[in-house]
Amino acid sequence: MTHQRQVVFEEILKMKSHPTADEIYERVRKRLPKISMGTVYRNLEILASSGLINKIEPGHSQMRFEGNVRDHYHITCIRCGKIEDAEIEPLDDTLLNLENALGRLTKHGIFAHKLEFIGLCKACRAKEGDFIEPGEDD
Amino acid sequence: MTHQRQVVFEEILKMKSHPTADEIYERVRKRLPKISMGTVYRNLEILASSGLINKIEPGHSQMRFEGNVRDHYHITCIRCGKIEDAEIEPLDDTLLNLENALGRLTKHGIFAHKLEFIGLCKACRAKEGDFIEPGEDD
DNA sequence: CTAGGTGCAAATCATTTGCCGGGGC
DNA sequence: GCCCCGGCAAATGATTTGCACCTAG
Repeated sequence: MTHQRQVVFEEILKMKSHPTADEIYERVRKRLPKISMGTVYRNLEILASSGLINKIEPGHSQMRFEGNVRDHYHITCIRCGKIEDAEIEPLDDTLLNLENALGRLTKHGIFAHKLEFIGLCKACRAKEGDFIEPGEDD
Repeated sequence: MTHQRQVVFEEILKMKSHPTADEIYERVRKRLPKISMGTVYRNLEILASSGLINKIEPGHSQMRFEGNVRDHYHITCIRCGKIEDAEIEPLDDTLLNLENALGRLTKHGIFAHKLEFIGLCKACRAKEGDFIEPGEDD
């Protein structure tokens, strides 16, 4: 754990949100003005693969990271791309049961799932009168 | 619906799998040797937004497309990236109940979810004796 | 004629990598 | 000295876009 890596790690923990690599870069740069994007990416990769942080790959757009490595789901805002945590418990049991019932778990080597909720964050909801949610047409 | 668009559409329907843009491009090029990647992308975008095909954005790597627009889930192979359909029904009810029970559905504008199973496809399982699944350590 | 669609090539954007120099052991 | 790491800049790879042309209505 080098100094740079430590700072990257600390900043992610401090942010509590789900920042993109360049948001992290900006933060870190305030403490280490000479750090480069390459270093940030390298360290994010290392931190993620050692399990200290979590790398989130939302459909499309860039990766995001978080300090919360507990197993949980996310809510992604279609509008601004912000990610929030969804406070529901992991569905492993529900899904395992479903998969087992279908006899598929043994056929496929399934050992994980990713569940992502799609919606609008509070800020974007507030701004929106004009937004038509898909499938909301009454 | 131009000729090129029609061909792109037809090839996707024929493929039944979950091809990437360049797999589609290769196929289409056999019928329209002069077509360009740009055109393929443009038409994939148009077909997807008109609902004729489905654009899949698996975490990381490139986008994939499918002709099956019915609501369903996918199983992504970590090894080769191939996508298969998961034959379980959409969990809307389960998830709506969970979200409602938590009183969150009203706070967040959630109107969709994406569930992706992570595993190994049959081909990759066959090749693997050496692969250690995360969390499989008995 | 007009608009949209195409082919081509160049641009974009996030991410990765090569290279070299430096610090710790 | 050896190695890992960081800074920098250039490379990569998927996707997008600008532009000029063309073709159908």
